[in-house]
Amino acid sequence: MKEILREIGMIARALDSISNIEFKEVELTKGQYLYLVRIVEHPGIIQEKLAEMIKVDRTTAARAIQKLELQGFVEKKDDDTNRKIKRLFATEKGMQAYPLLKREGEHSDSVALAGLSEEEADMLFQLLQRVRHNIEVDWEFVKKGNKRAY
Amino acid sequence: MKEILREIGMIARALDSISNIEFKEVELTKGQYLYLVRIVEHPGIIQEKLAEMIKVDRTTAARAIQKLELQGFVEKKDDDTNRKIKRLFATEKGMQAYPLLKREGEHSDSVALAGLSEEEADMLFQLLQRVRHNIEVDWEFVKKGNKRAY
DNA sequence: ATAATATTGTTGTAAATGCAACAAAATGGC
DNA sequence: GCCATTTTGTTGCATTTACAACAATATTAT
Repeated sequence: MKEILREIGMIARALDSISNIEFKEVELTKGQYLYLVRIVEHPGIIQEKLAEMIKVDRTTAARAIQKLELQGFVEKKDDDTNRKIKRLFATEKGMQAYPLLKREGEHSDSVALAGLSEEEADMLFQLLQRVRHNIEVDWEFVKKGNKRAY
Repeated sequence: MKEILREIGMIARALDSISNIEFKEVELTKGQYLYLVRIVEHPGIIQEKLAEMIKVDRTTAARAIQKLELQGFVEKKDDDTNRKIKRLFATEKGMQAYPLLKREGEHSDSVALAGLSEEEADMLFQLLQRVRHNIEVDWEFVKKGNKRAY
């Protein structure tokens, strides 16, 4: 019954592909939108947590954020007490790009959920959250170099 | 309510990441497993259709398959009547790798669906299929260079 | 049958991705 | 307080990804 996971993969790649094409309009290259929206929505988040949240390699996140900073979409601020971490914030430019990202996301959402009733969409969300919780345990396990048995 | 799409993105990236790490064991590098399983399951498929099926750029699929061929996992065969297309088939080596890919997929599946009843898993699958159908229309539209209005 | 368009496949190039390895600060155990 | 471990961040390198542009065959329209 692993069709479920294949469906998820197909949907995710299609959506990501669409977003990447559409966000060129605001000078965002492949993947950058993922980070920017979350930084806007979680001001002060650090990149390590952001990578975990997005489920992407730490070093990939590092470079994506580096580029966002270079382009002036976000800025890194030193923490008052912890000298190691750098807190991330959207700049004015980042904030200005946000509404488009939000609108696009909502549009894709409405396209994706077309024909589903409110209850169905709700049920889908609940189920997906549970799946995500289940799978993120394994993701962290495997990412840390451990081996799953099967 | 676009949390649904974010959940899907998180799950897909986590799963893909896990698979990529686990399939190094059989010399498959990033993404290759996607193509190989589908070629095994759809003998004679052509790469254009495969790219559509997976929802990946045609040229990305071309190179992934090229590499699979070079490594001896699949072979391209000329079609009898159509001189342009090349039909894809798994080789003996490809077939030998398949059981592991299948087992891994099933394991991830059972992990992902842990705690869901049969009915819930079923419902999830049905809903995801509908979402996928909805979104693939837009994917093809945007991929072909058209612009969505929103 | 011919011309116009669509399909399928390839290659050049630029960029993102992720692993390995490293460094430095923070945290936890004793 | 001190040492071991964990967390956080970075860079070098190899690979994948995708866009652009092209070529060749197939399909459709006239």
